[in-house]
Amino acid sequence: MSTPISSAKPVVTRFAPSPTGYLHIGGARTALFNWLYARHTGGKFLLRIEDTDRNRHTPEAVDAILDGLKWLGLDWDGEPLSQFSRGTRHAEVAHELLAAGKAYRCYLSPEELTAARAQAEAEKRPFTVQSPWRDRDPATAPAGISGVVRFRAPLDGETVVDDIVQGRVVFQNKELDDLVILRSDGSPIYNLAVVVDDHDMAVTHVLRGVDHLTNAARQTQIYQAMGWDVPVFGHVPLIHGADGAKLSKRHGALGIEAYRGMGYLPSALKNYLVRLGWSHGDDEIFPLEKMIEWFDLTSLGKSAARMDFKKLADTNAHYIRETPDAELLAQIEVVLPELGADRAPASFTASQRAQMLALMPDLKPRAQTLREIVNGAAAIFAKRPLDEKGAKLLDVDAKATLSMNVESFAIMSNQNWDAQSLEAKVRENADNTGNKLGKLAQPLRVAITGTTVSPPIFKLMEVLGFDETMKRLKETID
RNA sequence: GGUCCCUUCGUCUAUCGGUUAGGACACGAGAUUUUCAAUCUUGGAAGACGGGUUCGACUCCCGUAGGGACCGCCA
Repeated sequence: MSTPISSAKPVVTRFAPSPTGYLHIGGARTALFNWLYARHTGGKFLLRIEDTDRNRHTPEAVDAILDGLKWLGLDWDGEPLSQFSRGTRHAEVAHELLAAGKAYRCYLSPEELTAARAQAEAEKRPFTVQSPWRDRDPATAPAGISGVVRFRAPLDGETVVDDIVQGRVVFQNKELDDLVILRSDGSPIYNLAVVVDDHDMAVTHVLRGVDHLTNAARQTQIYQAMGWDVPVFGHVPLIHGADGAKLSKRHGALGIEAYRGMGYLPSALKNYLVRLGWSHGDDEIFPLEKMIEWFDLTSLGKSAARMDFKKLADTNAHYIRETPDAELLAQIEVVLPELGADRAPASFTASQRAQMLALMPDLKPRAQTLREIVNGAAAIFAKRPLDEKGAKLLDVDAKATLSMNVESFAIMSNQNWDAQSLEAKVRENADNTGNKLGKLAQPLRVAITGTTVSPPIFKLMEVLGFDETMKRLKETID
C-alpha cells in the first residue's frame, strides 16, 4: 500500500458528518478511527459539518453531534467548519472547471431525468446520465433557465481508488457518469464540496464508511481534473445490527446519547467500537494511551461487523470495575437524570452520596451499566415495596429469626454498627440455633430491601445505619 | 438489474503457505458463597461450497452460493 502523501506531510484527518440527525454508532466509530489516527501520528483531527443541503440540516443535530463527540472525549483541532459557509469557494472551483472545459452547463430538467431513469428501469437497463449538453454549443442554451453544472467525467479508461482498507479498487470510467457539481441555484453538491474542502483543509487521510467507496472514485476524478493530490482513502466496513441486517433504530443505530443514558462509560464504548473492524493481536482491553499507541490503518478489516450488546455490556462492566469509586460516582451523578433508574432521585443528597460511595465496592461487581449500579443501591433511596418472592420468604419462621436478630442488635449502637460485627452477631445467632447463616440472612435482606436479591446485606445495614435498619426491621416484624 | 466489496466458533477477531486453527464475549459444568454478582477451574463450539496452483492451503487463483454498499439538482 503506497501512501506517498502521508510520508511527506503531517497527517490531517477529519470527521465530516451531515447534520441530519444524531451521532449514531457508526459515525462515532468513524470519528474514533480518525481521531485515533491523528493522535497516533501527532497530526490534526478536524471537524467539518456537511450542511450544504439547507433543506435537511438542523441546528439541533449539529449540537447533538458535537455533544456526542465531546462526551466520547474525541476533541477536534480548531473550530468546526460549516461546509455551507464555503459555498462561494466551491462555486469558484466549479467555474474553474467550467472555464477549463472540464465541466459544462446542463439544461436537462429534473422531469426529463426521472423519465429517463424510469424508462431504463423498465427496460432493465443500467442507467447512467448521458447529457446532450455535454457536447452541445453553450450558445444554444435555452434562455431564462440556469441549468446545473455537470462534471465532464472521462468516458474511457479507468479510475483507481488505492484504498488503505479496501485495497486497489478499479472502476471503469464508462460506469461513472457526469455528476452534478452545482445545482441550478448555484449551490454546490456534496462530491464537489468534499473535494474542495478536503484539499483546502490539507486533509491527508480520508477515513469513512464504505458507503462512500464509489464517491471516492468520482472524487478522485475531480482531484485529477483540478490537478490536486488525492488523499489517502480508507473506507471502513459498516456496522450491522445483531441480526446482520442494516443497522436500524431498533437494533442499535441509536444516538450516542442513548448509550450515555443507558449507563455506558465513554471509555468502554470507545474500547468496544475500536474492536469492531480493528484488532491488535489477541488484545481486547485498550487503555486510551495504548489505543492511541497501537492504532494503525493496516490492521483494519474489510468485512462488516455486527453489533453485540452482550460484549458491549461486558466491556462496560470491565471499565466500571476499573474506575475508582469516587470518579465513578461523579460520572453517575452527571447522567443520573438520564439513567431512568427504578427508584433513584434526580440527584443525590449529601448523605446519599456518602452511602453510595460506601457501597460502591459492592455495587461495582454486580453491575454492567451505571443504571444497574443505581438500581443496585435502591435500598438507599426508597422504602422497600415487598416483591412476591420476598413476601413468600417472610413466613412465621423467618419472622421469628428476625425478632431474635433484632433483640441482639438492640444492644449494639452506631459505635460498633459495622458489617463485620453484624455478620459476627448473626453467625453467632445462627450457631446457637443450629441454623445456617443463610437461614437468618435472607429474612434480614427481605425486611431491609423488600427483595431476595441485593448487595451484601450486612454492608447494606452498616451503610443504612442503626436507626434506619432497626426501623425497617421492626416494621417488618409488627 | 448494473458496478464494487465481503465470507474463520452463535458474535467480535488472531493467523499474513507448514499451528492440536489462538483469544474475547456468549453458552454448559464445577469450585467459592448470606442472596445476586464478581472471581477461579473447566467443557463444547469455526475456515460457506466446488474446482485449481503447490511437496503442503484458512491463507494464492477461478467459479458457485449467501450477505452488503452504491447507483439523486442527499450527504
